[in-house]
Amino acid sequence: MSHSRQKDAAYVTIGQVAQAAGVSKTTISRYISGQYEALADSTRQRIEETIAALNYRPNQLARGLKRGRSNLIGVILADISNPFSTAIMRGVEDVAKFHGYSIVVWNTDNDAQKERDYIFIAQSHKIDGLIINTTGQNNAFLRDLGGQKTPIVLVDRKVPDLNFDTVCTDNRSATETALHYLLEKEYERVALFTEPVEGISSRTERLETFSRILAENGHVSTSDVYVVDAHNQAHLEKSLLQFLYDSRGQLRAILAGNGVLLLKLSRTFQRLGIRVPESVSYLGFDDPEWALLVGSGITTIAQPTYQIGVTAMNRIILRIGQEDGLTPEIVELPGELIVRGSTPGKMT
Amino acid sequence: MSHSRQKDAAYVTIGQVAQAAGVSKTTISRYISGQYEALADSTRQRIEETIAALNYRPNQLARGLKRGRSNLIGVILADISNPFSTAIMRGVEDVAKFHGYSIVVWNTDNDAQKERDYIFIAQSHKIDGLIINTTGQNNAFLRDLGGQKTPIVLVDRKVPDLNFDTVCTDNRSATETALHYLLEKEYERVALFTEPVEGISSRTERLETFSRILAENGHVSTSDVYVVDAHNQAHLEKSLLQFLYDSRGQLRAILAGNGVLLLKLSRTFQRLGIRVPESVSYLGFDDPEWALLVGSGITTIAQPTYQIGVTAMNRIILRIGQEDGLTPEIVELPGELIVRGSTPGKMT
DNA sequence: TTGTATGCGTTATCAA
DNA sequence: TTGATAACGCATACAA
Repeated sequence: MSHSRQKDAAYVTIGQVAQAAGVSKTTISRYISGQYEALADSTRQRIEETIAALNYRPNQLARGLKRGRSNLIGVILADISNPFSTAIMRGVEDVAKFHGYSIVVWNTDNDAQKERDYIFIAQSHKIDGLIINTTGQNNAFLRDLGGQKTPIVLVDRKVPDLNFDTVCTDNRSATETALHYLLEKEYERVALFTEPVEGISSRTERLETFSRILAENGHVSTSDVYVVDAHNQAHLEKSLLQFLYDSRGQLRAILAGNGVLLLKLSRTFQRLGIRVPESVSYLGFDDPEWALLVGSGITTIAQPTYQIGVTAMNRIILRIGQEDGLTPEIVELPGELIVRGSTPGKMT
Repeated sequence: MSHSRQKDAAYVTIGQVAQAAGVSKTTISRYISGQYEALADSTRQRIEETIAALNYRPNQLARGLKRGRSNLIGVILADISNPFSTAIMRGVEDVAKFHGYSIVVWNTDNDAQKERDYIFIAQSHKIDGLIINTTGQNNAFLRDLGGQKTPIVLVDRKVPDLNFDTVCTDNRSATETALHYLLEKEYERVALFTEPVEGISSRTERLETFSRILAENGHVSTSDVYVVDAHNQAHLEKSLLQFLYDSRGQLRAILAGNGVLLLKLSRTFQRLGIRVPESVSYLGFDDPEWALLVGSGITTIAQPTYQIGVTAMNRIILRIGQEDGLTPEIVELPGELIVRGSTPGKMT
């Protein structure tokens, strides 16, 4: 009696609909599940009207409990602020929506403990699938998960020795393309600026390919790899100056390992008054919206982010229902080199 | 028999834990709910060990069904790609996590129909609270929702005549600050570039304040408001050229209504070879990470996005549990003018 | 074509 | 301090 009629209206259940429509709960349930072939046209119509009139919405909690699935897909991101992650999310969401799933997101801030916590929470919500952009520091933990039945798909980062579906950029090819482009442009010295690579396959692959291609082409300066903390401005500056000094007099370029570093490098050039491309050329992974605004545009290696999300979610859909089997697959989608003014090569 | 022991292990229930620990389900339930004062130390310890051994995770679906709450908070965004939205999400998530809630996100792409669909879906999942960055085209629909008990908080955009908790930037003050700054810098002519304002309070308020302040200061050119479609490059260019022609010979500035327009304007200046700030000055709402990279930096009006998220979620927490009452409140958080090189004023 | 009865995993009520 | 039992809202097996 303490609640208004208005508020009680928010709690319409299948029983009330049944009563109002003059049929049993089972019949309503059949309607909800779309089993129209088992319903008389007249009943169906009556139910339709009753549901609309009462504004009834089936309780997903009850439904999920009974059917053993929640219609929820979990997405665990290392960094939700990164446009790279949001683009993936969009892809995931579009497919999820199409199949009637909603998305629960968790942000780990690249913290392995948080990642573990969130995986537990995801499980307790009985999510029907999980997409993880892993920190790369819970491999043993993830291995255990593999045995369970909830479909898991890794995005952007592979986990070695683990049989998980994985969707990522073809980092080796992309790096190769970028370096060959630079070599053709007759750069004499190329540096790689990357964040720490441990456990993060995308970074590792870029680093390895970088070293390999340079070695294959007679560039012996493997020392031109700078592992930096993107949030340590001083260290970044020091590394940059080091490279500029080491390569003085040579035609040189810097490859930024991701979008964050590309931003930080741009900022550092600006602060130190280093002229691009006259003094140094640069390019980088990711293709942030502002890349074409800086100077005469920054050359980038765009990643198929949206497509990664779409592919990952499609894989989840495929696994759902599929009782057993389906061998884990690693899908590598091609990146794209977008040439702009920051890497003109030898100027005549 | 068709499943491995491993897989069955994923489905530990409270009953199995009870059996293994030699107590009743009720006792386990008490442990889960943290009612330690009703448990003997010895039992408590035994339960603790059993849960760890079996790797038990309470089923949130069952829990939610029984308790009438899901531990889920819904967030409906008009555009998840916009960094503005992600920043809000971060704020929401931090607070949500602290209180044991997880976040379900939906992206409406500024589509009113999608917004309605998602609100229904959110309700069916029995979310414990809903945060909406509304498209502004479902006001009647939202009004109905107000009567129900699920706490709803609007972010960024107010809905007139509706009593909802709302958290947004203080757009009037922010716009005022920006314009006073421009007037002090002796700009003779100022234009506003905005996306369509219908139903979107933030844009409306910026527009109104723009007109008011200019009028108060003897600028009669109310015609200097350009309503543009951010995705129509041709129209944007035309509007820009129109303004530049109209204001030829005057010291002039353009105020971009949001981050998207700021980007498009920057791009257009670049394409048309228009020199900033020599030929025209500009500044804009939002403070995207690249604002300081373009030219000698773009003057911006930063919005307290993270804080908006935090405040909105705190409000939800406050309302949850609170049986009735709590008058809806509109919280306007201050923006901040960040002066950079794009608006130097009269150069001597 | 429709209905009855049972149970999903948990919590709340009551009793011991 | 602990337990038996009913109930949350729905879907399913079986019966009619």
